[in-house]
Amino acid sequence: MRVLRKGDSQFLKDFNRSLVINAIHRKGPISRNQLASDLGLESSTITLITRYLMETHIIEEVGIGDSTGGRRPIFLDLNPNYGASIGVYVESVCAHLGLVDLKGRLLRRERVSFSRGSGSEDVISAMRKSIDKLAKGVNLLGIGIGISGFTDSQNEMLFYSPILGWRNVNLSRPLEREYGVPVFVENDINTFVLAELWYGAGNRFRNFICVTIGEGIGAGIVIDGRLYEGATGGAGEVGHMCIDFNGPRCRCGEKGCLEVFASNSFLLKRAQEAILKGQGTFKKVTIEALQDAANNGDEVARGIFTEMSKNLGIGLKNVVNLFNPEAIILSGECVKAYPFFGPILKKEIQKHSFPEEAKELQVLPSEVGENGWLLGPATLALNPLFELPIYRGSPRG
Amino acid sequence: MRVLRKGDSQFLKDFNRSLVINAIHRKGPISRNQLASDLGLESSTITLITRYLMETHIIEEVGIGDSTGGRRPIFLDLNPNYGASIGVYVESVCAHLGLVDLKGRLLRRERVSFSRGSGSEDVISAMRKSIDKLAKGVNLLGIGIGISGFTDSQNEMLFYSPILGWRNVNLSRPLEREYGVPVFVENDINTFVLAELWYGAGNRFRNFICVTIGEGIGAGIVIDGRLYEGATGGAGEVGHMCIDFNGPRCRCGEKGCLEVFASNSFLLKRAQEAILKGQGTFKKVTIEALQDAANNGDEVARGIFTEMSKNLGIGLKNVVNLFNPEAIILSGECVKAYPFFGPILKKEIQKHSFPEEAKELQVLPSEVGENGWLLGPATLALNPLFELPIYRGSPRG
DNA sequence: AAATCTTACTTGACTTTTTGAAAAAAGTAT
DNA sequence: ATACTTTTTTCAAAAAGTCAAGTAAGATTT
Repeated sequence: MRVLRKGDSQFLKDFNRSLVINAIHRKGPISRNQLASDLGLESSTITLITRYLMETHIIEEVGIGDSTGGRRPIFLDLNPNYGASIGVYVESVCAHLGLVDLKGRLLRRERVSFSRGSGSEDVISAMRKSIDKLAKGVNLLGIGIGISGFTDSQNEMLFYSPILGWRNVNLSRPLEREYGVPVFVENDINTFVLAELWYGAGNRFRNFICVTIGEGIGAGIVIDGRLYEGATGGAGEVGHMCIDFNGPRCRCGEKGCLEVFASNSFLLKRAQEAILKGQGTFKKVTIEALQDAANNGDEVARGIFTEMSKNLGIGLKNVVNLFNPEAIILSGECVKAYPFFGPILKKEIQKHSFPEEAKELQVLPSEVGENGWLLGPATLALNPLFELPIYRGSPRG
Repeated sequence: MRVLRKGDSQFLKDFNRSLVINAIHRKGPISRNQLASDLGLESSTITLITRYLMETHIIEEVGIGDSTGGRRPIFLDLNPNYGASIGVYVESVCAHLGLVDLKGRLLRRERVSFSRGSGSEDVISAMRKSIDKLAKGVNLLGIGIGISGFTDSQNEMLFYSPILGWRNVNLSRPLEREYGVPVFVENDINTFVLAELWYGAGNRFRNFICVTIGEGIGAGIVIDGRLYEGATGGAGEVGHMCIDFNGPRCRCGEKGCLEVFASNSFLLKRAQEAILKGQGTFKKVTIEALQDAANNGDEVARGIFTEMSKNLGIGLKNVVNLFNPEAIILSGECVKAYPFFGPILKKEIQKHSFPEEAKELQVLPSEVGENGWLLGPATLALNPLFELPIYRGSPRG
């Protein structure tokens, strides 16, 4: 349970430093004077704080701006060489790893394979070489792991991962011991949302939902500019929302789950049916073939996307009614067909929801794209640097 | 948009005062020494802060505790006579008003009627006398209004209220002018949740959903100990969640909304059918008659509640999958039959949800009961006293 | 009953942090 | 060259919390 800190001079210092770091993070490059007027702090205070941050090399002077009639401003920005974190995205038979710097740039990437059914130790062993390679020559600040499943609120334990079959695994501790940096574990969809929050839509929206369409459907929730994980890290499980309690059975055993009506599996099933009937211009049963066809005007492919949009519209109407978000952001492979089905989906959601909820709602494709699966976990490890230090103790001992 | 304050000495003072007030609010009566050790502040600091709070009469010394081997502690608590707020609950043809003190006690109540179709000015006029009566002799701190509909994030405007037919009404300004205190407007379900958060389940849960079953179904959402209102104040609209997209049409025009399958209307419809068929021991088509019968073992009445529980279970499974709350709290007239249908509902929710989400989930009846409809709006007006002062500007000019 | 220990609370010199005014630095405009 | 602007830095002052010592008021021991 998070407990508030007491307010002493240390707190004051930490709080203002955090204000400055976050302002530079969001608005940098930025001058000291601009920081002072944005934050309401005196310029003398900004001098002291930025001096400290420059001594620790978190920020650096990056150039000189144009004069507006007086001394030219010195721009400050985060120092990307201060350090970097490694983001890991674990899938069923492979893991992707990426080195991400303070400015959110994906510097290098690695990929390791492992056999289906591997235990967590095997997977960690398999990743060692890649981590060493990525971490070489950089100040490693932390490691973040995105993985399908349920995690604890400390981002330490993985309670259960269906695709890997792991239960109650502490992925964090062994890596923390080995590399001496904090290691965080989080549901993969949630890490993706973090990427979107930091490097995508986050600048414009403080409350949004990010829906990822893949084999199934998942959603991540941002409330008040923070990732909402739920009591046991399971928030956003939108795929098995029931939209037809007499409907067809889902692989989960329940009836009428949303992902029966809207997912890659749904698209592929419909594509298969169409090909068997000799309809459509697409030949292969792949998402790519289907969306190429739709984007090229194939009416059959478009019909399939339209059907999915209608189904998804019902599910997302439920989400909109519950969360009343500012925006819904869509990600997943099939989002390449977004130019075609996006407007249909938006219309469907608005048709079914209350005008008060949906009037201002924006429906957008993901802005970070596939990189989000690596940026997200890496961001997780950078998060503590930017969090408002109003709670007791560091994020993790 | 809320912007963080700068950290100066004023901030430090406000922050620590807030810590102390909140600690006293939650744990009072409490000694200075206990406050110091709970908050981590020095006892000398507590002396200074509590001295100030006593001078302003927000807190008072309320007694002396037992010695544990030394000087006996002096207990401090909120001073209920410091002030009180008025909570207003507006229904379709009447409004209930209640005076609530700092300790959450409902001191006096009033009720005013108005004719169906009245405008907001008429209703405000009708309430004047009651407000004067309630406010007489007390330091009025504010007024809070709970009303079915959509409100803005400043709690000032009512965008739309279906039951009253009002659109874009500023309920707050005329009362603020007249009484010189801040006036807040909020969706009635949300105010009820506030009451539950402050005086009910709030002590035990930081993330919960409060579901109110009436004519329809509504829900209020608490995340991280704060009411979540959504982008346009419409979060928690669970009543028109679609659980059967081919199902019967709802009064809203959509198909298969949850409230078609679980609401007072549903119960009454089923009761009516049973009476026509000559089934059941209940004679009247009222919720009360039905729940009395169920509590007395009438199998027909129990069957109706069981059917509703199964339907509600599907809807709440969707909610649990999305929010992963620690608890679901049920309120509404029919909750008197909770001892009978509560366990059934809980089992249904758990049957349909992921074990990781539902394992620890608690399902409970409301702890504040009907008083919540007055306590909640009043709480809204007291809220600013207790909010952490980390944002710029006071809650409202 | 007196002396000693404990716990609760208060006081005042001290530390830390931000402030605000003044100065320095580095420009532009006339 | 001179005056004016804008950005950044310097340093004494102000404000809040801390720390150590002291007071208050009771329990326990001798």
